[in-house]
Amino acid sequence: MPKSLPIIELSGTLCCPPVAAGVISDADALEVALRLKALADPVRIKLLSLVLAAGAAGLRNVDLVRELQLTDATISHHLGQLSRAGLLSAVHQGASTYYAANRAALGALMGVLDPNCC
Amino acid sequence: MPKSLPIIELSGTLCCPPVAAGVISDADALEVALRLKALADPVRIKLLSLVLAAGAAGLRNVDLVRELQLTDATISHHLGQLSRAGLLSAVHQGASTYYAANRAALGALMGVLDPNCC
DNA sequence: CAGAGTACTTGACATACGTCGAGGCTCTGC
DNA sequence: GCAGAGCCTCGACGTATGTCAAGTACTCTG
Repeated sequence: MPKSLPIIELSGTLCCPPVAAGVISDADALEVALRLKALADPVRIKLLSLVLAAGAAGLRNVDLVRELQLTDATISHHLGQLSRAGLLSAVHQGASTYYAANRAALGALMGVLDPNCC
Repeated sequence: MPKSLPIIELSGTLCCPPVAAGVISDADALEVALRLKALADPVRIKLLSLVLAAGAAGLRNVDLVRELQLTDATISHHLGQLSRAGLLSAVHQGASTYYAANRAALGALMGVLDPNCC
C-alpha cells in the first residue's frame, strides 16, 4: 500500500451516483472504498449485525465483548472504525456508550454499489 | 491480524439472509467480509466501474492499464482478487483476457448488507 | 521461425491493519 | 472520597496487502 490512502471525513452519509450509471470518479471511488474498508472485516460485520438487531436502543462495548470473544480494546477499535465511517452512531449515557446502526448510511453505501439499483 | 482469515471458495454467488433479518452467523459474516475485502480498494472500485460500463463485452488488462496509471502486474493482481471473489468473470480470447462484471454476484452482496432490503 | 503484444507469476519492499496488555479517564453507588 | 465498572488510548506484535521490476509463457502476425 505504498500509495497511502488520505484521511477523509466520512461521518456524513455517502452521496454519489450508482456505479451502474457510469464510470465513477476517483474521489467517489476513494470514498466508497474507505467505507467498504471499514466494513470489510468479519468481526465488524458480526458487530454491525448485532447492533442492527438491537434496534434504536443500541448496544454497549461490554455487551459486544460478551458476544464476540475479544478484548474491550479490540471492540473499541472496531466500533471506532465503524463510527468514523458513519455506519454507527454513538451516544454517551452516563458511564456507558450506546452504539446504534446508521441504517441510512449503510443503505446509501449499498445503493451506490448495487447494479440493479436505479 | 493474528487470527488469520481462512481461504474460502468465493467464486460462486453469495447466498445468505440479509443482515436486517437477524444476527448473522460467523460463517456468513466471514463470507461477506471476504467479498467486501475484495472490493474495499479505490483501484478495484474504479476498475469494477470501468468494467461495468464496458458491458458484457468486457475489458482487457491493457485497457485498464491505460485508464488507471498502474503496472500490468498490479492490474492483474486486482483483477485476480475480484475474480476470486466472484465479482468478475474472465474469458480468454486469443492472446487477450476479457473481464466482465458479474452483476448477479455484486447485487447479491449488496442485497445482504442493505438494511432496506426484504 | 522471429518478433511483438498480452497476461500471469514471483520476489521484494513499505505500509496498513487486527489484536492484545497496560494504563488512564469518567461516571456511579456506597 | 473510594472502589469499581465501563470505555478509550497507547505502544507493540505479527500478519496482510498494494505496488513494482523482472522474468516467464502464450498467441498472433509477418
